[in-house]
Amino acid sequence: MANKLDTFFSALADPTRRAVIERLITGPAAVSELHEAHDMALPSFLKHLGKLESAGMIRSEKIGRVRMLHIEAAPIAEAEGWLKQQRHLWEGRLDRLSALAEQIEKESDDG
Amino acid sequence: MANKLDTFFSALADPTRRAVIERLITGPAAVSELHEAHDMALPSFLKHLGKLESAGMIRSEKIGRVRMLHIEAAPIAEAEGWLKQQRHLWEGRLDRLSALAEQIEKESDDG
DNA sequence: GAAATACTTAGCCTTATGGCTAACAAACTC
DNA sequence: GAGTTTGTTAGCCATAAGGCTAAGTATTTC
Repeated sequence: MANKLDTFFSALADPTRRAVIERLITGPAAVSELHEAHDMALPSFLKHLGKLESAGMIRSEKIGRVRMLHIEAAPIAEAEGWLKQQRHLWEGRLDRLSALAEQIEKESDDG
Repeated sequence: MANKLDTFFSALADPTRRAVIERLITGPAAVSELHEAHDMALPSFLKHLGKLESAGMIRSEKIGRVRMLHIEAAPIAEAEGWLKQQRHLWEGRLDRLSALAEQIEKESDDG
């Protein structure tokens, strides 16, 4: 996947991974602590963490035998930015359409 | 995929599909018109349109032999909403952390 | 230093994804 | 009504995704 947005959105397209993000928003946590909330084998869960990390959404640091995970806010803002831009373009278009509708109405009153 | 957000984010995780959204933001278009911009066979392209439609992000209407596509804004707002919420929780957490840091600093001045 | 803890790696399985070609169907156009 | 345009359907292929078990490694802990 070439694009950053590809990996961001694809990382968010899974409930397990969104749940991890939602948890990490409240503060750092260890792998095993995060894993407790999810009913799947550890290696499967690690794959999800791997995707979040390679999408740049989390960082990890190994301390002794424990790996601590932290969230990285920038990609969230970036993905949100794309959506916001699309929505603004969309709203702008609606505005132009309604302006056009008004103008047509006015012209038909004049004529 | 059970969740709405799953299908929304997964629909956005592909550059072809984001390009279609970006194009449709500017107004409705026919399948063949949209297809022109993408270097792939029509059936492949139709699969992308199918995903956008089943994610509820676009609507389509067949007029004669031409199928017209329109964008549906609600899902974009919904996905953006999730990201915004996460970002706000995150910023709230940073605020609490810096408040805590200030308090600790103040207490160490007092002590 | 043996045992327990906390990952980590390797490898397998099934289903989904994203691409293709070929053939079909419906609606204009001449 | 023959031909062209514009999808649509069916079916194939390769790779990625998301799950598993089993076995291995590195750190504590007792």
